[in-house]
Amino acid sequence: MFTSEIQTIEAQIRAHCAKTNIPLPEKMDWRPLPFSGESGIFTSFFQAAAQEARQGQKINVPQRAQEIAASVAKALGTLEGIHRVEAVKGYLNLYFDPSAFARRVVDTVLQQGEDFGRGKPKNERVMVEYAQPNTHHSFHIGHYRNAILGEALARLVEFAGYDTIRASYPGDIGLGVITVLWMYDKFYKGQEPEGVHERGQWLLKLYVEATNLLTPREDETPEEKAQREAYDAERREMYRRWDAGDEYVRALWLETREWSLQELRAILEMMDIHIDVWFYESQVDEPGKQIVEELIARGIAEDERPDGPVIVRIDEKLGLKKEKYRTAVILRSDGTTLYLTKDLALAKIKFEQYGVDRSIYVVDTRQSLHFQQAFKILELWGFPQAEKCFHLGYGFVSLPEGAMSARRGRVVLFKEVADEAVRRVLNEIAEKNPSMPTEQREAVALQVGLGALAYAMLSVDNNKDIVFDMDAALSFDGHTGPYIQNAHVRAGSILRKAGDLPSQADFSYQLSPYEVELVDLIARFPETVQQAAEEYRPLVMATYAFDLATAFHRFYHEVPVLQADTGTQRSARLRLVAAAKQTLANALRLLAIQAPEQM
RNA sequence: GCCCCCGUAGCUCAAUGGAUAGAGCACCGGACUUCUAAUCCGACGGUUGCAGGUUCGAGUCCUGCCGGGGGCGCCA
Repeated sequence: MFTSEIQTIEAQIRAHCAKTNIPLPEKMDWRPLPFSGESGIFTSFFQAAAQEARQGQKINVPQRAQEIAASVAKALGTLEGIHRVEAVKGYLNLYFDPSAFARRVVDTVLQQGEDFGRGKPKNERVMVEYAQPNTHHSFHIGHYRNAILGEALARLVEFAGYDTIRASYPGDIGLGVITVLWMYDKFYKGQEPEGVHERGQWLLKLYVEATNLLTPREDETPEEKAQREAYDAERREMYRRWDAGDEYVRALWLETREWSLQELRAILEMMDIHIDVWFYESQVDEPGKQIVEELIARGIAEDERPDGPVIVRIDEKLGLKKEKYRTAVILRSDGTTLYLTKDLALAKIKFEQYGVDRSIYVVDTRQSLHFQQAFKILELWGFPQAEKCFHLGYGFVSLPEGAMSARRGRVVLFKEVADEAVRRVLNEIAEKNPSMPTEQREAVALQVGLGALAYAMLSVDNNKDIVFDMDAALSFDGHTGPYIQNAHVRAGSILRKAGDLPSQADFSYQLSPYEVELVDLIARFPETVQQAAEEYRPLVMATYAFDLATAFHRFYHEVPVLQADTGTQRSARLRLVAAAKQTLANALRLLAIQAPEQM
């Protein structure tokens, strides 16, 4: 928040060092003071001292760093807005004047409101692709991690200043889809249940049942084997008819697909996710085939048909000795497309039709080789944007009893968890806040329940696997979403009781360490937005939100606001509470978590 | 065989190469006539898997090893 002042100070330091022949590095590194109860910034002079040592002077680096820090501190003298300057152990510490800093921070937040923390426009278009569940299945907790991670990332990148497009890419075709279609047509036509979620989940049941019918068993009798093979032939025939554009199959496919998409849209709506562009695998099927022809014609791909598939020998094309990208199959020997075929076609659309500069794929880490191959082929194909394609891999979600498996029926559906979350929060409200009007409870329960779930997913770094545990994910105590939401509620409660918010206030009194800490954290919000966006890590924002909530809870407990000793303190603290509430709300919003007024 | 990820407190996880490695949970002890206790305060808890190396400084970077997970020509 002090960039212009820091530049001035840095210029003074450079002038001093130039005069005294101290070799400063190109970039000076300023960071927040690591001491709690103080706000300010520091830098160090170890690099300068080490540089002198490298130039041949015989010196002790830490000792020399301290000498430089001390000389710089002396040369700086007194500075505007800086309360104290000290040199210790090679570090130069600048302490902000707490009152002036508090006023400045609070005024900025209240003036900017929900835009507080928004980065300057970066003039770069980013597409975030996430929410790619298969249709004809149901949305499970693994899909949820993907969706919440992608949405939080999109919000962060957008707020940081990038022109952002949210893309969803449902897998609406493939053998799995056809399997459900076959099952439905043969055994269950017209028997689908009412209700968007019920019908979506019902399709999953068909898939499981069909898989059982179609999977070879060791102890099967000849009759069973014959039956299974007959079923499989029917299924493959159906795929062929789909591929040929058969009217009946296509109509059946569109109808059942819509059931899945309705459920998906309902869930995304619950999560407050609004997709800008919907891509479907089926839509890039044909374009993918054309691309394969082009790659063959240009000598990038090799056609081994009819005895083999169409492949790209990536390592060989790149002249690599060791196997790294290996050989990718881009078209089946029967001429049908693969995942990779479609991703190539989709990338082309993203670049050419949507003008995407940077393309982020939020897909679990098991597919990292697939994306490395896809990006390399795009590069060989001649797309410079390939360099700015980024696979954001994340650890997959499993259950305590092992990996989720739809065919074994071992899945935890998002809707089940969401319903359970609401039930638990309703119980909590009944216990903790019995005066809340009944008609308000359901909405709050959804906000808080989903907040707990979202935070459980986002407070773990991308590359870590998650073993989904219902009790842990829906916990309301400690390092959780509701803890942060509760800080927001408490702030709101004070402000409601206070009535009008003073239009300005002066912090010219002895601030408590709790107030200093709170102001300090609020001030760090904008840089946290940038860091989280640049690193593609919602975790950074999740950790920040928790730290801010902790600072607020402590402040709330230790510092009287409505009962403050003086009118000046009361006004100042009210504005501080309002600033904290705003910042909490902004941080939660970036995590796609609601900030309730009461809970 | 090759590639990727992980290993930090009993458990789940943090920590842009910087000052004393931090939280939550669990366990133990405190704080509600108060701005709502979904909170706060305290105590307990560490050879950062092992061994070298780079650096003024390594949980973080490099090499090797051990342990766990994932991936590797027609699934997505």
